[in-house]
Amino acid sequence: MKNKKEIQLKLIREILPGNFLLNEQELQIVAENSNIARFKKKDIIVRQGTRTSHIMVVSSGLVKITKEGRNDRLIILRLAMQGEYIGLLSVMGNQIHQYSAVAVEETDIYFIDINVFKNIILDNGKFGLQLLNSISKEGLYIFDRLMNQTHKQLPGRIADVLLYFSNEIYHSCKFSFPLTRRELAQLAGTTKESFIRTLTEFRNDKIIILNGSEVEIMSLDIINTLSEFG
Amino acid sequence: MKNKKEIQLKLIREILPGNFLLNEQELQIVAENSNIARFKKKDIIVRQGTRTSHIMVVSSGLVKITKEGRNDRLIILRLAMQGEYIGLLSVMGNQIHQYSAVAVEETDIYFIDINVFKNIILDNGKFGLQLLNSISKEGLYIFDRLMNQTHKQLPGRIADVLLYFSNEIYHSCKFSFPLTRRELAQLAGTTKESFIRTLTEFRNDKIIILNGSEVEIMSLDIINTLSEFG
DNA sequence: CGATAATGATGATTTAAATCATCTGATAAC
DNA sequence: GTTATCAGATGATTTAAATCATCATTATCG
Repeated sequence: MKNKKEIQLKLIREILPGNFLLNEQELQIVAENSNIARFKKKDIIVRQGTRTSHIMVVSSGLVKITKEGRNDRLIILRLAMQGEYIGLLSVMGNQIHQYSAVAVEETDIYFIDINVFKNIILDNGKFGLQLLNSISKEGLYIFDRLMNQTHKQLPGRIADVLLYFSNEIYHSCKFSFPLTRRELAQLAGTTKESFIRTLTEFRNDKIIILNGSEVEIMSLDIINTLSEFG
Repeated sequence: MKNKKEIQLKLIREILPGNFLLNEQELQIVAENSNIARFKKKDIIVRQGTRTSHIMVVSSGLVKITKEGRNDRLIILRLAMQGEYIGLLSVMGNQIHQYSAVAVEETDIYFIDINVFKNIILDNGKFGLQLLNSISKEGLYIFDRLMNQTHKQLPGRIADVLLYFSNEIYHSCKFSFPLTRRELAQLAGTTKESFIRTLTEFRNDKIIILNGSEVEIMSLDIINTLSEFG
């Protein structure tokens, strides 16, 4: 078991956001009160509406953060990658998960007891400030995405999805969608059909090269313009 | 000047969220590093895109929190009343105001230097935790509102606006809109014309009594249902 | 005080995108 | 291995809501 703890400690040093603000003792406490779980593709990590008891950090893999609205509409808020918190807003807010998290590929999740976390914040103000910053940024980010979804029209929203993958996930103009068309549509806040149609138009207009899941953005200028004036 | 400070100290004791977690010395520090400003109706309190340097709390009056999208679209995110923070997400996030605040009626705003606030958090973990909670709730709240705007259709969104005023602002089924139709539409994420039309339908269907700015919700059941299944 | 602008209200028209329907090919289940 | 289910792709149809247009009525300002 000592070995397991060592591994966790190492992981915390590598992936926990703000870990540089924690001293050796605090890192130990976190390691002792946390555990890792592996999720297979499509496994539900947390479900909207359940009580929060742990802070979660993506250790490896890819996770989609989803929210169910009424009449079984579902939207994907964002994807979370290595080193990102999941559900921080909910944990610190009203203790009920406001969204679900589902593994897109095989994923390791780090669970840290929320009270351990809170105790550290009580003593370590710098860490608290850092967390305030993280939470605020997460809030502003989701906020921005939803704003865009409400007030941009389709081509702009699809452009946003393309930019999201190329800028924030893969850092390349050429990549492979990790999601199905249906999921991509949920990320863009539209329907599968409309998403496919618009993507096909982009291809016909030579803005992108599209082959199944493989995409390459050919004219970043046009995509940016669409996103800007969507 | 001593008198002025006394007044501010009194105000802080009365309206600063989480003030019960601050000791006498901390309250003094806040009072010394803050000031009050009065804004007339329609005055801009902060403008989106400017740098943040102060935490703001509504001391009295009513404030609309707005966000400008592209092609001069504007949406009203929420109203802020006495004792509510303004722009907390922005201050703790990226230091640039992500939305504007405008006085709806004559309003007093309490400005507290952000560094004073941060210093208090460094020493007073409980206050930091409380702030984490406030920020998270603000994030979740805006989040929920935008989600509804994206995925409810018009009658549901108008019902939401009615419920917003009756439940959260006036705590009564009978009230007077403090905003123009145009602003109400911006709060519902629609156009002035569509808002008026839907409201007229509600009146024709005897769901509400409407007379200029005066409204009374006659069938809370129907309004709730519309909001639920919008 | 009169002129100009902003608000509230409706009707007519347009449009973006959802929905419905169908079909192919791929993947999973029995 | 055959059937059933899901993903991708397009075309046709519908619809909700924006836009455009008009006209009182009420504020606002020089």
